[in-house]
Amino acid sequence: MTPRSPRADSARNREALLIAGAEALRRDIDAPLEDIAAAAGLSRRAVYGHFPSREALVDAVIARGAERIAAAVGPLNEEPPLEALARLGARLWDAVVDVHAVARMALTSGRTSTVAYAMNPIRRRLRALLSQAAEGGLVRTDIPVTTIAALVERAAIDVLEVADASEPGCSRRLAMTHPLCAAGVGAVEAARIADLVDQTEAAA
Amino acid sequence: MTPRSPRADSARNREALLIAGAEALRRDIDAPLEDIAAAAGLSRRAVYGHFPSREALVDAVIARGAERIAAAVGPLNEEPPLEALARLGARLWDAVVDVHAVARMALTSGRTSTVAYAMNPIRRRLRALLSQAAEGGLVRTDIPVTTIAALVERAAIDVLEVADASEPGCSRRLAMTHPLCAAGVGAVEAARIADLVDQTEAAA
DNA sequence: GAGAACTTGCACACACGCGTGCAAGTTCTT
DNA sequence: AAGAACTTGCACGCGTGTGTGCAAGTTCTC
Repeated sequence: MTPRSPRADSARNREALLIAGAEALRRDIDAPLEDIAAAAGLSRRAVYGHFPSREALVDAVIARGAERIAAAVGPLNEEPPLEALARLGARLWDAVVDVHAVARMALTSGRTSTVAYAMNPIRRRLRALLSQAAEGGLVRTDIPVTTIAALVERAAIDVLEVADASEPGCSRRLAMTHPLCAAGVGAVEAARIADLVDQTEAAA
Repeated sequence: MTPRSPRADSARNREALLIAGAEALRRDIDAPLEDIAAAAGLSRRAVYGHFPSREALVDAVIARGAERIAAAVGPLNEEPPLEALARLGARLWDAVVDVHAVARMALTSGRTSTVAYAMNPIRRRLRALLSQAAEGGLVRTDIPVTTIAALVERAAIDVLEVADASEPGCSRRLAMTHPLCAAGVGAVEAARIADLVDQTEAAA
């Protein structure tokens, strides 16, 4: 009565589709299904054996990315806001490959439910960290916290986009320092904080 | 023998197409020709009386934007690099409406000849200002100047994107301060520089 | 007002991308 | 080995957007 579980290679193919999809959609959100399928080593027709529509595939890709983001952020221990902010950047960076598309979509296109839902906790936390930092005068106070938050979000994305171009060595560090700078923290202070976070990161 | 000059209303319509095109393409680079024509108060068919193809229209829109950018930057008097940088941001901001689409295209899509050509002088100047500033230790020196330049470019765009959301009052100021922050200048220092530029701007 | 310039609306051909049906394969599973 | 699961390739129909031709307007210019 119970239907037999799906074949092993089918699961592999589905996986390949999600990976190829993330990669292709990262470059072009309108990438044709044909290309995604080809990148996954499948025919366009076969995709419909795994997803009912192109949109369903895209949603699945996004959902997976969102999932990883949430996991990456995870528990953020109690610490001063700027350190927390830097750590958030570092964590996000570590999940970067899977996250890239999602993060961009979340900001640029007004993507529907999935992304917004998954990103909201991070947004909230970012907002909280920033207003806490603003109270302490640790970040710029000449503009509303809301604006700072928007700029910091984009700064995080910018690091991702720029990363490929420059050598990848300093990218993870940039993921910590640049959002801080975008919030108005001076470069040397940002570097100091990054060092601090790096140390505690190494300890764990 | 000499063909009579084009009709006056035709020129007006062409103009309307360029304006509507800039507006429509700013929102969606793939906006259908039909929409652009309608926004300009014309039929889709009429467009082909002014431009041989959709792409030609897009190119014309971009070319005009690039032109305005170049004009906006214009002569940048001799002054310390950070002041110059802030002024550059302010000038760009003043040309924002026409420039928005072009600036984004220049960075995101690897748009063909036109944009790259028009943007290059600005890029070059930005590069020069930043390396000059880096030598003086005025900006962060822990990453290559090339990377800083890329991040500052994006920071400038980010201000444009975020501007609509927040109140427009502080946007122009953000156009000066945020790129500075992205370069590693602390918020208070950035504000000081912006004030300085504002004063000399008012004097002129 | 006459004629040219411009616009319109319709027609069509073309290209691209999605979603589906079906027959003929290939590959896993038991 | 047998059968189910999965994939393939081809066939469509559908929708959308571009570029073109042409006849019938409308609007400017002289």
